[in-house]
Amino acid sequence: MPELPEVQTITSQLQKEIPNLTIRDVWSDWIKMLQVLNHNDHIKIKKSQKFTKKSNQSKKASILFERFKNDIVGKKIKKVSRIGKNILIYLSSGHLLLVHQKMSGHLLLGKWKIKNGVAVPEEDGIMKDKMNGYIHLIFYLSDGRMLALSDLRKFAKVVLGPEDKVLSLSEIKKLGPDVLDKNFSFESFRKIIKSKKGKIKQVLLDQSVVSGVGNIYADESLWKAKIHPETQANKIDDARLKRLYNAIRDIMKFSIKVGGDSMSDFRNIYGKKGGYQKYHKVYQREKEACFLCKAQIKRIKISGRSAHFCPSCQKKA
DNA sequence: ACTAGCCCCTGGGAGC
DNA sequence: TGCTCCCAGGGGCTAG
Repeated sequence: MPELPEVQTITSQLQKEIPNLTIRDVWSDWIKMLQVLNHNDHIKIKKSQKFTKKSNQSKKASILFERFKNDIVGKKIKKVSRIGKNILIYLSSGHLLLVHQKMSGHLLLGKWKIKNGVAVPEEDGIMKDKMNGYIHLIFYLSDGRMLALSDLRKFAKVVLGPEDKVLSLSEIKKLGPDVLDKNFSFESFRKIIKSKKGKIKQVLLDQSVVSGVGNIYADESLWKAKIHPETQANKIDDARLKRLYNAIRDIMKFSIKVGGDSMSDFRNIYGKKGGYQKYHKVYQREKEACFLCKAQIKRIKISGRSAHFCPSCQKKA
């Protein structure tokens, strides 16, 4: 699942490939993922377009898609950046396209054609990877290539609107500091974590506390820092906190270097896997031996999410 | 102002 | 072999 390193990988690659290209057309077979914010409307539009009633679905869907298309076709891509786990594609005329890949979504650059309502890759090779075959949105670019979103679980979200409207969405505004931001000091990390009473694992996953950390990197960082995932956040002493701060940042920087984590669905924009899954110490290693002490890695549930840890190295303190 | 729990999805694994 | 059931998992939303 895309967390900060995976989103950063995609962002950097896109920034290299797509600026200055113009979006010529759009195709989608899963309009539910789209949101359009209008210059005149308030943000609440979003709610009425959730298609809770089936009878209204197709009509609303086509209106929404027309608006989406109308607002994006002809726009030129200016730059690509990242906020938290969101990809921001800045367009001409002050428009902004936001993509949150959620669990299984990933953007791909390539060529597809539509056959019987389904997007089929025009080239073999990497596009044969099954995980790249769930295309639900395509942007046709002016150089003949296409930017597509593959998303097995259909959880991804795409928002289009004026820059200020998109950036003032509550889920963007409430994001905590980015864990890789160069201005994000240990002191600010310490202050934030010390103010939280919840279990540290849960606190790290909360994007309004700090942004970028997801399940894999939370587990891996806590192992490296030797902190039990159920430790109450405000009770972690400074020495441990410092280890945690360094662990998160070191692990994420390293993961970016190896192209992100493809344990599950993640692929880069060329459809290729990253390498970080080879370095997991605890994530998805239940019942295997801890690399440090040989104890069996345990898996527990913390607020509905699985947490992997070494019961011997990571004691509650 | 909290937080626990539901919901969105689908491939894959377990059980029969 | 094939069917059914259940589950993961980010994060918004709602009910308590």
